[in-house]
Amino acid sequence: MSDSKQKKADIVAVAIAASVSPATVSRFFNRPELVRLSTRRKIDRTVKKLGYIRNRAAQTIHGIRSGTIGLVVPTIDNTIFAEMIQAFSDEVGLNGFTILLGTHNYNNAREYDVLRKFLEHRVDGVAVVGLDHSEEVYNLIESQNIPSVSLWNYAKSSRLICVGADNFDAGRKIAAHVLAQGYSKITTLFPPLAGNDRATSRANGIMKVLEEGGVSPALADQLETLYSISSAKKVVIDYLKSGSRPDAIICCNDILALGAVYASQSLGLSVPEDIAVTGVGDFKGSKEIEPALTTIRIPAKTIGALGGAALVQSIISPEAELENRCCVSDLVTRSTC
Amino acid sequence: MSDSKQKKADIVAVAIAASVSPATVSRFFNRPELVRLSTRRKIDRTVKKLGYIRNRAAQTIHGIRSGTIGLVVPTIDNTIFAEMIQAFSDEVGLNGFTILLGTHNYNNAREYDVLRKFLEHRVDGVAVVGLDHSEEVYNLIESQNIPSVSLWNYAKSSRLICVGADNFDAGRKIAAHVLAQGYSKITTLFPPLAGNDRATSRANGIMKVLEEGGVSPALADQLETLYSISSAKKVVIDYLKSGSRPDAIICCNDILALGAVYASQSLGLSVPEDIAVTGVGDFKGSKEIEPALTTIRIPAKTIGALGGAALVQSIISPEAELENRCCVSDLVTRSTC
DNA sequence: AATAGTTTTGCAAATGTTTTCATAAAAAAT
DNA sequence: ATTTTTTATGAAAACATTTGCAAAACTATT
Repeated sequence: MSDSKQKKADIVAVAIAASVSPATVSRFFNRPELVRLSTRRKIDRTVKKLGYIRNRAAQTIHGIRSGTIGLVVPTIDNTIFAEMIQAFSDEVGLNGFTILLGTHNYNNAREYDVLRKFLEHRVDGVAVVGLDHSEEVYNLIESQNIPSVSLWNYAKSSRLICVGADNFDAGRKIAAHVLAQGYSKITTLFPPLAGNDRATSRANGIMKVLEEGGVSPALADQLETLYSISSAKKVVIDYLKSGSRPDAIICCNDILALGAVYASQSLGLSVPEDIAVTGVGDFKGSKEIEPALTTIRIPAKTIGALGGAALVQSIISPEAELENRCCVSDLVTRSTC
Repeated sequence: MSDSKQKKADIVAVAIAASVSPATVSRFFNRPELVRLSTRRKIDRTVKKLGYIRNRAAQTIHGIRSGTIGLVVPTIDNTIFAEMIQAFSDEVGLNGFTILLGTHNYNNAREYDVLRKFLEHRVDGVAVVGLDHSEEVYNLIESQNIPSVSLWNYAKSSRLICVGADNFDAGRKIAAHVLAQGYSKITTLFPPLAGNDRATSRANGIMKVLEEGGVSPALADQLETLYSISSAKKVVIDYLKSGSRPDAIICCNDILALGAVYASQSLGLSVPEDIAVTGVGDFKGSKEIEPALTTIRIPAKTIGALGGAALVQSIISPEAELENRCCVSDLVTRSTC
């Protein structure tokens, strides 16, 4: 089985077997129109026979593009990023690019390391999530001046080209909706905000509107939880068990909102009659849950696809100046509020 | 800003600037203990000053490992795979490997293309999902004889080394549990089985047990749905609306089960009093949903981590013969059945 | 049949590293 | 102060490919 006898075929092995020069084989792959049909056929047969596979590493050192794009996300293991990664990958795949994927788990130092490794692999471009990066990360990207794009969060003046949603605005929209429905005893549920500009923007938007509406929650009614359904559920259960009874819980994203809905249900409270709940994101499943979740739709797929397209664009035609892109996030009114 | 003036530093630029030879700079990176401390410091300074980043492509050409692993999954955009990818990526990252990620969306022909592209990049190993691949895919892997591993499904005698769960057994377990609870009017809910050996094995396990129990569902009670909560929910709603009232719905995985639970709830039926529902997988969130889902735990994280470890192992020490690995899948009894 | 023009091909240099081997420098032993 | 041993460095070949240039092989034109 493991007949690692015949050392792997390289371009000169093919050339010899097909009795042409390596140069011709190279052209066969890169500019086939330059080689005569009969020669082409001959080479084609030989390539198949020898099972030759081109070595992109050897091309890359000639300054040819590597055909890879580095994508660094906080974590894959999260509906929202998964959707975005998929769309991003599909989009760049259309142009023949393959993605190198890395995660930093919300650790800025790790992000630098991952990025650096990507650069060693000579990726043709990099995509990162969010606008909040260490100075070293920015320096690295800028000093190597490699095409780059920031996904997910939008800001008018960002240091990197960005494609994303206006999270501050999303926060405002959902809070405004809650107030418009007449709720006034509000509790908020946020993840830790440090190093997470997306959540921070949203939280700011939410708090701003609550303040303007004169219904800022007391500190005790500002809950914090890790980013997971189970943690959110636990936090909310504890909170409700302690006797607090808000009208509405505004959650920073759908995952937390799901936790809040389940928490209420598990205590026999009904949503939205006893407590209203809102999310942000409109993840897969938020529409189907009973009762269906009222949320703000952040178009993860669109962001991924647009971001991928933008990056490919700037790799292929570096002269084209890209613009920041703000993807609209709309209120989706369903049953939980 | 885009001062693409100074062409990127290479190893000889560093060597000249530090007035040493390229060989020494190379050693500085690969065998630092071979170079004198003072020289090391000198080179270190120069590297920083010039912003030099090593070119792995140029190393790879020397037969040195590329430090990349190709991972091909059907889709990222799916809790279960996302979890596995994350664990896999973390595990191989520990050993300095970066992953190239590709998806084929359950299209076998695409899988070949993705794999082939990975091989052009000279990945050090490849991981695929499931045991059901085109002959071309198997040939490609075998002819290049590159370290490989199949994730997710386990079978005693598989053509590739596999790390996964015994899905047939998982199917049997959940069906047995349902019967043991006394349910007998059973409906099944499966995704399309073609080209999906994981789901097929599970379905077979389930059907086997039902048959043995003498409660095989009629054809009209074998539902099929696309792999999504929304599709599953719709299918089940239509089914229930048509007047069917099974005791229990056995679903091929948790996503479908969630759809079934929501469908029942949306029609005012309560789970499990009116209808029991079971899943397979124990995805994130299955524990938190109200009522919590009874399911079979398929340890995605474990599979990802173990699979990654196995692949790394076989890259680093090719002589070590790996064994197939079956990850246990346990019944998790919760509230829906 | 000879010439001019065009298309195909091959040679050889180049790409950015690593690595073997030899030599120079430093340290240790006399 | 020599000689021996050890350690640190450099020169050059190697890796798998691309590419500019020139030569060879065809075609078309006369």
